[in-house]
Amino acid sequence: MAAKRSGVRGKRSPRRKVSRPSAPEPRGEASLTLERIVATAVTLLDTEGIDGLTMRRLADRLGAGAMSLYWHVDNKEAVFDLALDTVLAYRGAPPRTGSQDWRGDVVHMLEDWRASMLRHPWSASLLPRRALGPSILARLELLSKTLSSAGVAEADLNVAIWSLWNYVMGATITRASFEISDEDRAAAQQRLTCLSEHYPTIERSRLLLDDDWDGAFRNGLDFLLDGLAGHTGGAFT
Amino acid sequence: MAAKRSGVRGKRSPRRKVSRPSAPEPRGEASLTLERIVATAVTLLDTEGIDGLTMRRLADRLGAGAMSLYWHVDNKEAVFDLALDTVLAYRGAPPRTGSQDWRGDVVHMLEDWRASMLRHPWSASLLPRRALGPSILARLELLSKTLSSAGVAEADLNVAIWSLWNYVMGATITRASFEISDEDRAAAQQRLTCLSEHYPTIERSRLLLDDDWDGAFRNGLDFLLDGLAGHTGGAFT
DNA sequence: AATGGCATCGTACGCCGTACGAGTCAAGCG
DNA sequence: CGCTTGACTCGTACGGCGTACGATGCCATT
Repeated sequence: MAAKRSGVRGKRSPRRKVSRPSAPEPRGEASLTLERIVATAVTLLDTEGIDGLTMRRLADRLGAGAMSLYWHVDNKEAVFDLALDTVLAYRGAPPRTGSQDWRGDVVHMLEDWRASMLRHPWSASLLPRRALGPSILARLELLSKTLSSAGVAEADLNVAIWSLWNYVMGATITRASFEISDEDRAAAQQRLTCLSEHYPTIERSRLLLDDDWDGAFRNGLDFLLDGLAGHTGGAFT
Repeated sequence: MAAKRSGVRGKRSPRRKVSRPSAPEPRGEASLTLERIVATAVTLLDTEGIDGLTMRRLADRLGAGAMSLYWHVDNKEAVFDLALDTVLAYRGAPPRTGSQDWRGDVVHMLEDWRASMLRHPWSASLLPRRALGPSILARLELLSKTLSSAGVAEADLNVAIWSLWNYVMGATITRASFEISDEDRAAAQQRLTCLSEHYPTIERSRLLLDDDWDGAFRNGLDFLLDGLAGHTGGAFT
């Protein structure tokens, strides 16, 4: 009923790849590893897009038979989960605990989050269907720790976290969807101006044509932080 | 190269279903229509989820052969596009143009948007991979018209729209992903408390366990609007 | 030399999207 | 009236997918 967690193998027995005591990797081709599988899956997703990831293709790139993957992984879903979690892991240093620049820390963490996802646009389309993985939880934990030690009251913490979270997610997914869809700027513009009679305000504001996405992201984030600061009584100033 | 727009048929010739002048629908079973196809696709998605929609299954429910669908529709992608756009259409009345309650209007529009999507959680997982359809554009147009006549300066309009948009999208997608993933609250709680040693702050704040999603959405939205009001010099008060 | 578990893989099954072309039927026209 | 034409339906088939199943190789231990 409930989905199996982690999915790195549970079907029959053997927890995982026991380290062979002697003669570690003498093979001509490197042997199949969960790490290799996930890494290859990520580059395959990067280059071929989300539909380009196939168990057979993935195995080919690894120089293995398709069914060999299933020793290390429960099913294709698990490959997606692992690739997503890998890509979403936070690799930076956590903000210094004594930092006075809470707001800068938060902005940095959220911009890093967005950048990590935009480096792999397929992650945006994978995210909506999955439960929270460890990388996401770790980032949420970091965020809430930072906010908490910035003086946000316990009662406001959840709303603050969810607000920031939602904003980042929405901005990133929207941005990534432009990255993914294969129509180029010219086609989009043509389509827009063709239909601009129906959408005059959008057309006039050039909403979809300007492309300072990073700046817009930062500006909106600042507004949200301003609003939060106003309510929580002056943290983040 | 560029994806075909609309996808309701373009392969060979005939624009669409010409209305037969006489003897309109004498068949025992109703004949195949784009409207019927899309409506059935939506209920199929609602009941079976995103993987439950299959051209063969869809045709079955319509009492037709699988290949008959392709007369009305370019391919499966087009079915998804049409179902999504149907579900995302705004059916309410536009806010009265003379309204003094801009902020209330905006909140109402965005809550309606969120509700429309949550009624069909699959829409959240479909959205990240598609370009902007007419329903989305119409909602963006409505939003920007409202903001514009609320006195938001032209220069701030885009950032305001994107901020609100991103927030709503993120909140909705996040919420829908909880709806979609098949693990129930008990499993989630168990998983969380099992790992709570790694995520103490999250655990303490009960971030994922409280479930006043609607209230949290509204609160965060208010913060964002506060921040926007502060910058745009007092609209939305 | 025999055993037993880890790891790999070939084959096969059922399902998918859809290309192709044949079939049906009514309207239009000589 | 017979014929053509075009709108619409669908049966068959093809290549590709995820993966269940069981055979096989390999190595450490006994």
